[in-house]
Amino acid sequence: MSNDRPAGKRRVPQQSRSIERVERILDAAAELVVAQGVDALTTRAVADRAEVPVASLYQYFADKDEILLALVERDVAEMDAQVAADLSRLDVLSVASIVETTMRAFVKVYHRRPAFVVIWLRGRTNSAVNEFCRAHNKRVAADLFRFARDVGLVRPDTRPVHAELAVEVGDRVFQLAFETRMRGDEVLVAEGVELVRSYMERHATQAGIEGVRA
Amino acid sequence: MSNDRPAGKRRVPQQSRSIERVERILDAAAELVVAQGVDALTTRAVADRAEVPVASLYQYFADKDEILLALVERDVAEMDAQVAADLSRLDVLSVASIVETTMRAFVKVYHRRPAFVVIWLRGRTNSAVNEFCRAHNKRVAADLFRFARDVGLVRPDTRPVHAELAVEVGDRVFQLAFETRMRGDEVLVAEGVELVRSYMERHATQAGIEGVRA
Amino acid sequence: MSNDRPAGKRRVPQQSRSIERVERILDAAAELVVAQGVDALTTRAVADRAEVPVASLYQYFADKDEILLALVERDVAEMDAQVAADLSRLDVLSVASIVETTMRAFVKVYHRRPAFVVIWLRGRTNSAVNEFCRAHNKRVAADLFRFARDVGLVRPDTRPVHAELAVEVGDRVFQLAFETRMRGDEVLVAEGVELVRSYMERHATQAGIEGVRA
Amino acid sequence: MSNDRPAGKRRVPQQSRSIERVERILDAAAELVVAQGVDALTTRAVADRAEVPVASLYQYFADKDEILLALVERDVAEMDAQVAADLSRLDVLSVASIVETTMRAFVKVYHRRPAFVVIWLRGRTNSAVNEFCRAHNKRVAADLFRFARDVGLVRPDTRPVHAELAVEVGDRVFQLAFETRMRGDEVLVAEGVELVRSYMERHATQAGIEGVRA
DNA sequence: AATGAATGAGGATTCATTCAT
DNA sequence: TATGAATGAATCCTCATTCAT
Repeated sequence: MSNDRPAGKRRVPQQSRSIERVERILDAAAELVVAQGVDALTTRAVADRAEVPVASLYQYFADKDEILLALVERDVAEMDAQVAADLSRLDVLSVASIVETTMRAFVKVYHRRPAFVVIWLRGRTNSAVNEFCRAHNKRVAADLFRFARDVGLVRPDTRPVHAELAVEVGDRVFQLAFETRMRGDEVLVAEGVELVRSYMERHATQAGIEGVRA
Repeated sequence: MSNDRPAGKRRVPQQSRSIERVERILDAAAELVVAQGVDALTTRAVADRAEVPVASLYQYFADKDEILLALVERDVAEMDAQVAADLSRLDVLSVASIVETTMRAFVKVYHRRPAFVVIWLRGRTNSAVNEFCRAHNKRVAADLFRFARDVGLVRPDTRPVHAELAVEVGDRVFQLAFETRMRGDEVLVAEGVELVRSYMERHATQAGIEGVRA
Repeated sequence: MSNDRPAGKRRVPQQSRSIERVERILDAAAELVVAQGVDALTTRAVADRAEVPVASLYQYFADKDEILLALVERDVAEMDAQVAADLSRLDVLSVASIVETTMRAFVKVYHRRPAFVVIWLRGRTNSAVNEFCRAHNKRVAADLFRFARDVGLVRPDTRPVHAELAVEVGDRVFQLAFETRMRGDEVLVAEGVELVRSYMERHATQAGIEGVRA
Repeated sequence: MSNDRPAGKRRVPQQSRSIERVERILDAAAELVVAQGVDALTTRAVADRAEVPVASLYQYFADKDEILLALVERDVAEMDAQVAADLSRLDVLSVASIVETTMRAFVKVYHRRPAFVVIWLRGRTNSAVNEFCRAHNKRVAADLFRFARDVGLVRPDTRPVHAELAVEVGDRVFQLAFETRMRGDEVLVAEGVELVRSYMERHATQAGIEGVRA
């Protein structure tokens, strides 16, 4: 999967980061976000929880938003890995199996990373986070689209925008399913998978419907 | 369409409100929200723009959240009216025509009420607003569901939850389409209408597909 | 008992007061003070509880402090009446019987008038109230002193200031006894009676110690 | 004299305090309190007078009440020192000498620390201050009681509560004596010493009355 | 006499960020 | 590199009181 990152105002060089401390800060932030919501993520709260002086946060992050962003980046990387792994294990490739596998992979990570649920599915306040996740969605859509087209699952007139809509709608379904329940509403997720599948199958080839051996 | 409103902690009697001033405050709030986002809606900013002392805001609204809520209530009422009006003008009733008419009615109001776009589609911060709009979505779904079932457009085993998912997904599509563009992304809207239609048609009767005279 | 009142900034003529409403306001204020302390006595709280417009308070009282003062005046009048009644029923007059009877009369009223306990014994914030009660203490001391001297219970060299100290100390004992318990600490009260009695008996004549028929 | 302090919600570490600034803030608060009363102690007023930004107050104190409390702690420590010093200089130990020495030591500190007079003797509004001073009174009573009993000045059946009442009554006498005059009413103080002495002598042994060599 | 409406003045507290060391 | 200390700028909200009607 591709790995460009959106240009940021970053001031702090990557390599200068003391890995342990950064991890501790991110973990603290994640816990806070899960426990009290994105708004509770004040610099002091993070610093206190990570047992780090507030001023030290600025050694590793340009500003508060960057902490959130770093958190999301970490989780998004895991999401990509999960999707790649699960897709690689598929025996039969079809629009349905790809849609379902991908969406289920997302759900796995949402379960493992509750902070991601809170930041991304609930509080879309932070614009850096928004841009990053939006870009990620686009990348996922592009990757899946290329993959499906190369294998011949979708018709030649299918456009990237169709995949993008599918991914975004899937995303919104998750947003909905996780809005109140931290574990997600399984009925909604299942129905959402159906919805996205039936939308994408409108663009499928015969092979895309019936499936091909991987 | 039904019209109950959720009970609030309101301390300020409705009838005590001096209409002109309240309108001026709401307009000021709407302008601010459009110009600078939901977070810019500070009591001082609103008061300054409305040329009213800050303390006077509290004559009309119990707290800041109520201003946002009042704004949304105003727009939601307009949305209900638009949907009702447009549906009543339909010659042919079908799942497709109802879905499209309703979604297009929403878009009309989003165009007329940019503040609503910002508050509802973008910044879902305020919990009072969230509950109100969530309840409204439920109401819309229930109304449409009852309507479609009474006319015989959907099969008997269709459940309210299916209508709710359709409405919510439609809502998320709008969120997507209006995320960056104030006028909405027409391609996305059109595709979204298709998506919701095809989802609902899975529950449609023959009549629901072919349409019946109103 | 004498009945002068300290000069106030009063603007509202006594006779203009609509008795019922004033009583309702005072009752509301008393309830509030007992329930939530002197600080909770905001004009709005009183008005709401009395079901009277806030502005109307100013028909009857020059300002907020006057409400508190009026409350205290009402209770002090009752206190004077109680003391007078109880003293008049004494068969044997002595320093001890007068001290005990007077202090017990105070306690009776404190029990009947919890608002008085809160305002006077606890929150001595309000200066008008302070002056009034201080003046009242002086008056009580003067009355008792004159009474005891006329009956020959105290020696000729006893000075008014001695009675005043006795009354004030008694007052402080009550303050202490009622500080945490709304009903007062009976042990403290009893010990306080002893304390004041033994102090005053240092100024007593033989008759004052042994007692005389009333 | 014992010296534990009641646990607080303190968020601000003691050692982090820049001594000079804290002192300047406390001095400013003391001046304000003396000049305008406890109610004038607003954060802004203190900050202005100390020539410190309002936000900086919160570097040293968790909230406004803590400023008052810190002020009182400072003065109470001085009071303990004064009492200890003066008692240690006594040649003859008796109930009378202990009572008088202790009360006179209090008066000395009240003279040196007018802010303490205002905060503690006048405006007993702040509950943290109240609890602290109440606890201090108890501690003083306990210390004196133990001391007097160890030396054999009071009878074996004397209870701690008797010492507590004595201290509290003494406290109230001071309250009275300093209510209007910043320097205290000397006649009242003298009479109050007599009053407390005669109360405590009711519990004294022969030695307690006559005195013993220190 | 009564009151709905209006408001000036002020209240405590929080926060992200900077900077001297 | 690390950080204790400092702070400007805001934030929401309350309240006693007035005044036109």
